[in-house]
Amino acid sequence: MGTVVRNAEYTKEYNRKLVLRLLRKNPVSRAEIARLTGLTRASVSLIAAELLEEEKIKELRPVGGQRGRMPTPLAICDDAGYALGIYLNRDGCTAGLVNMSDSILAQERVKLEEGSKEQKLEELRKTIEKLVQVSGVLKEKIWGIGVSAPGPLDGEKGEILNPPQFNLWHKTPIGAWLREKTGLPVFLENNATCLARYYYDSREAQDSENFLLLLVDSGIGSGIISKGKVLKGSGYFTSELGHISINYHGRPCPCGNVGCLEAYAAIPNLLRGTNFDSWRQLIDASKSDENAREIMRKEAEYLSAGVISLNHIVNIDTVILAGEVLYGAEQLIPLMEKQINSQALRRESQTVRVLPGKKIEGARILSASNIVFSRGLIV
Amino acid sequence: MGTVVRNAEYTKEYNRKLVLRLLRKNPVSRAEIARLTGLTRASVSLIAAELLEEEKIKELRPVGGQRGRMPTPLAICDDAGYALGIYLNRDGCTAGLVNMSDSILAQERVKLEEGSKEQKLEELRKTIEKLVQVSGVLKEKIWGIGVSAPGPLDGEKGEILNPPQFNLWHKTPIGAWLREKTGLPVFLENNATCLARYYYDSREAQDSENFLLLLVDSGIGSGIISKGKVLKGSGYFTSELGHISINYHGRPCPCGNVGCLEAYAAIPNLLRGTNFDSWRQLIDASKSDENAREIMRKEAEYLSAGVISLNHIVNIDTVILAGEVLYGAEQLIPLMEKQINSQALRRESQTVRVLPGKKIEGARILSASNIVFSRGLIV
DNA sequence: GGAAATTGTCAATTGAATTTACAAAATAAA
DNA sequence: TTTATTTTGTAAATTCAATTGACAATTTCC
Repeated sequence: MGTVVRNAEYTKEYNRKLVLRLLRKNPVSRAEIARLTGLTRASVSLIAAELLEEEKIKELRPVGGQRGRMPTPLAICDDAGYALGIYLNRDGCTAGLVNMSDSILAQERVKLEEGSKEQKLEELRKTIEKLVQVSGVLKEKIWGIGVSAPGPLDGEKGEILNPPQFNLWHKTPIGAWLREKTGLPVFLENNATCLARYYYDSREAQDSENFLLLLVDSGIGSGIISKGKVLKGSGYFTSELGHISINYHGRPCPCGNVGCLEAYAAIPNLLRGTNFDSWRQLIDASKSDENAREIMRKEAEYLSAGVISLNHIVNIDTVILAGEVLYGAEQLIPLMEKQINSQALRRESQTVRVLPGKKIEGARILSASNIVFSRGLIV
Repeated sequence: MGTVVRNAEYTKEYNRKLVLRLLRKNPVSRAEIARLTGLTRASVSLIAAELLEEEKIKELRPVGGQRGRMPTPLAICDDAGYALGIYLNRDGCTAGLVNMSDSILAQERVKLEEGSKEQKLEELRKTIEKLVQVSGVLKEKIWGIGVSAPGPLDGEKGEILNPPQFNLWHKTPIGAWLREKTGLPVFLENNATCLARYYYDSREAQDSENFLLLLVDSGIGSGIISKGKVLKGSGYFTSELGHISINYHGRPCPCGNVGCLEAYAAIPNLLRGTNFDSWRQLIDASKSDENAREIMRKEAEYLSAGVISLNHIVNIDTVILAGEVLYGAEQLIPLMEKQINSQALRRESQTVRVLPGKKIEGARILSASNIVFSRGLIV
């Protein structure tokens, strides 16, 4: 049973977070908040007064425009809260401390080249300590630690499972460990999901409410936002599009399955046995080399097959590409759009768009730390 | 924006529905409701008093057992509400009127063999009228109409899209139509999802909170319950497992995609070009015929491939089989369990179970009408 | 028979949003 | 320039639902 009743306490917390969530994006006046949320102006005034008192928000200079008294925009205080972001991938680890306005106050590249798992975890702890010290932020104001790591992982348990070529972190209960060492809440999600959420929260996703973020590098990652929420089954990993099978009699994958999308479409696997060493090289060659174009067409075919299958389980209207394949995406994207829209079950009036993900400065740390604020403001 | 504030009105409605939802399964005392929901005993008393006054619930004879004053079980009144259930599939249509305790008060087979779409819709309307008249139920007490139909369909818009071999109902806005003709709210979902929800609500799903209902007949249907909720992307159809591809270079499917699970594993497609006309015949033959066994093994392989891919997008712990394949399922199930658990990404400690769905008397009407109560009790 | 536990109710209280009214501030219109 | 209109934000009184804390009634355990 949900054991979730609704009472005055819940109501207040919910509405407070509703207001904070709204203000985190950009300044909004009391009256506008009332209109957007459905609360009365009086209620918003009360909530705002409390948040002002707590110095979580501040008033900006009133600005006019339309008739009537000038509205006073309310804005989140930069120091209303802080979050640590840790980004792990096969190349290494970056960590940073971020304020509520998405400014990175301090960041560090964590050296993890050698040593045991325990030593690496210890290295991580030291880095976090250093970040807090350097930035001078009060530990009480840090809402938590967001960890972005390759999947599969168990977000609820805070445990990295067994991502391919990531052996050292296999079966690492990084959530429990960090929580114990720092006393802070830890949120673990896979790289692609973090990025998807960040794109959504920053309204970079072209207003799509149902999109797939497809991260194509040395592996294939995916994150799904459906109706503004991260799609999550329960329990362990989810949305591992890289490990759905596009051929039940196909190539074996280290994950144990057969014909995984990743076994075909991850860049190293795509290029194995060809004359090309990198995606960039392939794209550059494709201007004059029919063989290169053929390989690129294959990539579009693989990725489209995965997207179509996904689309038949959870409808999406937009695919956002990220990772190495962004280079030369203006060639790849039309191929994918064409195949997806000709083969996917869909309403005639609705097509699936494929878009290149915008480059974002500091995306790794920001997308990792963003989980903390994003989840912290959900009741 | 959510435009969903929380206030006293919301709070009350939520808690009332919480109590009703609980009581719909079986009688529970006030004190027990308090423990299960987290409300105080006093609050539950107040809510119960109102529901008693409205004759939505009733008190049963107190029964003892443990120490202390005997608790008075509260039970839903059979006539607290009614729902119409309409079940559509390729063989025809059944409709029924059901009370809140899942008793079918009246039912009708709807003749739809001939005539235009308009004539069939009209036939449907007449049937509904008849059901209401025959049962003598007050129309004000009918909460709505639940329609269970083959997918793909758009539940939000209440529109059947283009299920294969179901041409007459293609692009039918059955929701809007029924709503207009009857004035009742209409809930449309696909057959497998309805059944999944019904299994879940009746606690037939072996207490699984994340399961896939896999309906294998002349088509392949699927419904996913995740954390007790129906998995829904937004917009149009969802969880059409029958149309995910298990082979990107495979058989073309009428849906437009290539290598769809349904193209391989729907019974008629599986048996095409073999000596067998029906699943039953195949199973009967398999006792002595190696060729029949081989075909069955293929079926297990196809279905498992689909389940594995699904599992990599939304984790499930249980698969419940339904449809024709239930015959002889004691042979099919171990094959599937073995393949799924050896190939799917999963935590070592967790295995996916495959179970035969229990036969339920009147399942078609009950699963269709159940949507009405189930959705009507969510805030 | 008395102690302990349990259920259900009651009256008073709390706490949140709402209602209603109004002052202040800006633009538009006369 | 003056007046009307619109809009914002606040304040006091009100409403409404759940909670608190006390208590009677009832049952089993010792």
